[in-house]
This record gives sequence, C-alpha cells and structure tokens, in this order.
Amino acid sequence: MDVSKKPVKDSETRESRASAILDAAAERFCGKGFHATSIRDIAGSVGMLPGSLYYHFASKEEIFYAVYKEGVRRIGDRVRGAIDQASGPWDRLEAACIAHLEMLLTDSDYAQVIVRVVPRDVPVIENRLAELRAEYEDIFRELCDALDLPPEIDRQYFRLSLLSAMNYSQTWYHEGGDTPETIARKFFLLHREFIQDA
Amino acid sequence: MDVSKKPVKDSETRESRASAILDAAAERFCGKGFHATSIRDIAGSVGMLPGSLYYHFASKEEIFYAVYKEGVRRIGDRVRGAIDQASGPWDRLEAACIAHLEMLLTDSDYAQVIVRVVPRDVPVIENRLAELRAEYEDIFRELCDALDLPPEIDRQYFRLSLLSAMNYSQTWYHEGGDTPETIARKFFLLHREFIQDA
DNA sequence: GCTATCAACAAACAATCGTTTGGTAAAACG
DNA sequence: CGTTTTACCAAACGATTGTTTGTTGATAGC
Repeated sequence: MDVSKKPVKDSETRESRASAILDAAAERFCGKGFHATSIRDIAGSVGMLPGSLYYHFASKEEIFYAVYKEGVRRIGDRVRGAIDQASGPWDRLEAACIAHLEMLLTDSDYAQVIVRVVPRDVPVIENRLAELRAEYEDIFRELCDALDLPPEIDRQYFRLSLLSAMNYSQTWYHEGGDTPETIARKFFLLHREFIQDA
Repeated sequence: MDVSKKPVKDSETRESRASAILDAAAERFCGKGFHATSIRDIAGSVGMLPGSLYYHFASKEEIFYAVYKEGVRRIGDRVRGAIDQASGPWDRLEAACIAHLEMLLTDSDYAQVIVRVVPRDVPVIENRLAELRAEYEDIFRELCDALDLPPEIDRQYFRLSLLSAMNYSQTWYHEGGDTPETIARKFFLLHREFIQDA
C-alpha cells in the first residue's frame, strides 16, 4: 500500500509559495509593525493579488501567527545551537546572549518581529503569541537556573534585566555603532562581573 | 495699553477641552497603540464627533505628538521631583528609578505612551518624538555620570541596561505581582550591588 | 482523453479610515 | 444692539482596510 506516496513537486511548490508569503510578511511586519502593514503590502511584494493570500492563510492574524511562530523556531534553533557549542554555565549564557542579539538586530526579520510586535497588538491571537514567547524564554530561564548565583540575587529579575536590555536595544540600535556581538558581550559582562566579584 | 488683557474664561474653556481630548487620546494610545486607535475612538470618548477634533488639532499625528510631549513633561517633572528629595548619587538614582517605573506602569497613561509607542510607528513625526525622548533620558545620563563607577564599567551600557529593564517591564507587568516600587528597587539593587562589592 | 484539483486572478464587498466642508447656535466684543 | 468669533455638528469626501466570490488556465490522476 503506497499510502506514503506524496505528490512531491506539487507539495514543494505549495510550501514554497507559502513561505515566500511569510518571507514578505516578516519583512513588512518587522519594518512597520502589525497594523501599519496591509494585506496588499504583503501580496504586492510576492507578486500576487491581495485575495490570493487567502488560499494559503485564513486571515491576516494567521499570517502573522505563522511569522511569529517561525521567528520563535529560528531564534530558538540558533540559540540552542550556540549553547551546545559552549561549556560551563556562564559561557553558555554568553553564547546564548550573542546568538539572541544577532538574530534580533541583524540576522532575521522573523526574529525581530517577536520583539517589534507585542502580543497585545494582535488581541485575537494574543494568548497564542504569549505562549510561543514564553516557550522561547524558558531557554534563558534554564540557563540562569544553572548559574551559581549568590542567594541574595533574585534569579527572575536577573534574567529579566539581561533579556530586557537586549530586547530593548532594538529601539536604539543602528548600523555603524557597536556590533550585536559586542553589545551582547557588554550586557553580559555587566551582569556577570557584578556577581563574579561578589 | 491693555495688550496683556486676555479673555480669561474663554481661554480656560478652550484649553480644558483640548486637554480633555488629550486625556482620552492618551488612554487609547496607551491601550491600543497608535495605528489601532482611531480618531473616532478618541472623539467618541469625549462626546464629540470625529471632525470636531480638527478644530483643536491639525491631524492625528499632532494629537499624538501633544500626548507624547505631555507624557515626557509629566514623567520628567515627577522624576526630577523625586531626585531633588534624595541626596547622594546612588540614592538619587534609586529615587529616579522608582518614580520612573511608577509613572510607566500605573500612574500615567501619558507616560506609558512614551514606551508603548515607538517613534518609528509614527514616521511623519519620528524625529520630533525621538528628540523629546532623548531630552528625557538625559536625566538618567546625568545621574549615571555622577556615580563613582569603576573605570571598567561602561557608563552608557550601564544606563541602557537599567533603563531597558524598567521600560521593557511594561510588557510583562500585571497587577497583583510586585509593585512598581518593588520592581524598581530590585532592578536598581541588581545594578548597584554589582558595583558596590567590586 | 476526461475529470478533478490546484493556485491563482479579477472584481467587488461592506466597513472603516483620516480629513474637509458648510452650516449654526451661543458667547464675546465694540 | 449688531457683528464677529468660538466651538462644535452634520454630512460627506476619497482612500484604504480585510475579506469574499466567481472564474480560469494549468496540472495531475484514472
């Protein structure tokens, strides 16, 4: 029984068209946010008519959700990959920070969307977005739990401070200044040296 | 020559109507951002028709600019007031952090708008918004310059880390958890103790 | 070769957007 | 008292929004 047989070429075409749409959507959502991006913007930049997007996605919100989810997947993969190549809790955290910030500032429109657009901006899928975000941030929770922090340091606020410093850098970062790697190292050192010297 | 004579009552009424509009606008912009807030939203919540707003303001962007500017003014006044009542560079910074976060999380819709909406969201007045924001953040620049930080600490990133931690808290803060004052103290201590112990 | 499915087009839908225009009571002014 | 200014209403403007509908040429399966 050849149930496993799939129409290869057709399937490839379909998925490639869907991901072409998502690429365009990621670029627009990243540049202008959710509400300032129109279906016509996205359709136009893949050479389709606005209505044609609805063959691939059910709504604007679902397009955004797909972008957001792919963003979480990509930055998650990259950060986990960086962690795996480092050893020792502090080095692993540093590697994670560098990967996180590189994706967030230069390497991925998909990842940028996660910080550029807050779940509250898309009320219909707010909870589903928050879920994805929490799932990703668990990586940093585990990394911080593995640190030998002195007991007077609140691990939660330590993690929040480090993550916030990096995420918020999206609002002031511009090419020509420090590289994402340099910025990540500085924020990491700022948080590490405090503790190390204590 | 009675050139200084002003129509008192009329002027009061006019300004009070304009600030009623701004109050409503601040509440909406704070809750839904710039693009998801419509002129009709704002007009409706002050009991006016959409077109009537254009007697007081030239455009939606100008309404937003007025809200943003008032937000900078209010949080600036509050923070400067808090600084004046403290002495010593570290205590002054702590007082500023508490005031900053209280305004940002609970006390002022006007102030929340400053962080909720980024200048990039309103391209027509992006530069004017960035100016106002920079002007406010200079307060923290001065405060950090007054600290006796060890030379290996980058003052700019120290300030950015502290400010980012507070500003980004708007995305995860919710009533029932730690108060804004507690959160501010924790982030402040996190940044201070590192240095103090060195 | 016939038929069904795919992937998109072409065109319109109702709704909402920011904004403009002309008018109008009430108040202020001289 | 007559005139002007104020602060708004009522209604519409053209443009844009997300979405739906009917159709159509190409492709794949029997």
